[in-house]
Amino acid sequence: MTTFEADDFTLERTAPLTWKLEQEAGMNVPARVYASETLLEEIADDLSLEQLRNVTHLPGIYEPAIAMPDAHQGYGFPVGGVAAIDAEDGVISPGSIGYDINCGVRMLRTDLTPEDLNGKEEELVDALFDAIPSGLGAGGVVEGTTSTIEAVLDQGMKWALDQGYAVEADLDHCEDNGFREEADPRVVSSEAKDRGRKQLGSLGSGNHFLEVQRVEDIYDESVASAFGLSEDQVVVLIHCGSRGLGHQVCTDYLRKIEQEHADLLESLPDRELAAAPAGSPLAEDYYGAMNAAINFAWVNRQLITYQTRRVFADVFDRDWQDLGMELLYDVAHNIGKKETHEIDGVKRDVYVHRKGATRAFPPGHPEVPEAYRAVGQPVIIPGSMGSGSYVLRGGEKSLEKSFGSTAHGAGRLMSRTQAKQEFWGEDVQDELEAEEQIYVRAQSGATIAEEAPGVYKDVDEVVRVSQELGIGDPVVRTFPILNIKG
DNA sequence: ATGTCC
Repeated sequence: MTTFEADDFTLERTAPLTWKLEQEAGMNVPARVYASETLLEEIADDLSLEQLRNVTHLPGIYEPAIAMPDAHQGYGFPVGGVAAIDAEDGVISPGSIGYDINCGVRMLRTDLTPEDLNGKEEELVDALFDAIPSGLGAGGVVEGTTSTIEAVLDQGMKWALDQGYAVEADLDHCEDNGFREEADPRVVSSEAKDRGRKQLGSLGSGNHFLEVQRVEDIYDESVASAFGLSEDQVVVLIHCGSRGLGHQVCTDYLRKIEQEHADLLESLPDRELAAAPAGSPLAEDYYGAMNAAINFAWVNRQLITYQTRRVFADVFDRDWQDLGMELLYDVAHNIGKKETHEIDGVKRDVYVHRKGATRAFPPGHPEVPEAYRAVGQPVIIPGSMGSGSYVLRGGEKSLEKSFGSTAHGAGRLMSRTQAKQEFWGEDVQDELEAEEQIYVRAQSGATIAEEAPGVYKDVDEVVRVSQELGIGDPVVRTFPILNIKG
């Protein structure tokens, strides 16, 4: 039996790339880490394992609490974590979904090749940077009224379709069709709505970005073809979330839950895991508000898509349909959802908390869009600015091993503070341009330093783990051409 | 992640 010893933890390797943290006093279930030894060492380097162990204390959690190969510490609950908790007898925990509700990624196809961009990279990166608000306090593509925001929260991408910012196919190619019916705008505070009103169509800051990339490697020709991807194709990756609105929803409900369910909080090892009992009024209200924030984030990414299509049409003097700029798929990385999973042979309704984890439904799953159903759900895993990204398809084993989930990115190796001590933004930017011909535009040099390629784990290794476990199989790998960020 | 503190 192979064991892994960290400061306060002993994990046993129970299967390849699978590490078990035994159930001890206070834990309701064992925990599991999916990682290679190298990645596990990196994961053990911050508070991830402690946070993972804490998660097992949540009432109603099913075995196991999971950390993905890209896990790193987060607010209470590791980023790169999955917890399935009984939707009747368990709890819902905002910190286990995250502050940036429906932070996620989408990929747009194009019919362009890198040669078509030759010599136009700087024009394109500047035009995108100009057209898409990024950074803190930059405004949005549209400024709405309160009733605009309420329609967005209520209808998600259906609002974008009605307003002419989206086409039907955009909705078809979005997780949950870009719309959560359980959304309830009435339980979103006016403060949250007011923040969202000015940020509708904005990238934000931190690790959020828009990147134009080329498809570099193909691992599965037939799935790639089903996804409409081929070698040397130019694609666009958009990574952002629900901005201040989602953040405010999380803040509002954490405060309310801490007060209203103080007794439950007392029984938990970390107050950042504050949770509302399933079925309680606060659990219902939070679920309605979280779903509304999820809808907001989809519209946010759609408005950025709308602007991206306009910029490409302008730069290449062809309309976006002619450029083949269809939405490949849009996946959420930070969400909670009531799903039915077969657990120990019994179908259970659970709140699946995915925080820095991607839904990865296998071939044949009814929730995979028809166009992709035979091959599995597209899963988009962004790497760092310098390392490219992956498109995967949901793996055959994802339902059995990870509640239908896989990793979401490279995962940080160090804190933002540490990153700024190790890197200087302008140097990183100059190096990427000189050595890799990657053109980066950012509102702040500090953000580039915080997001330097060296700040991240090895995305290739993360994807290799996902593939070997059978929870998500690589289809193509992309490489950056240009990147805009906050 | 985030009008990086109520």
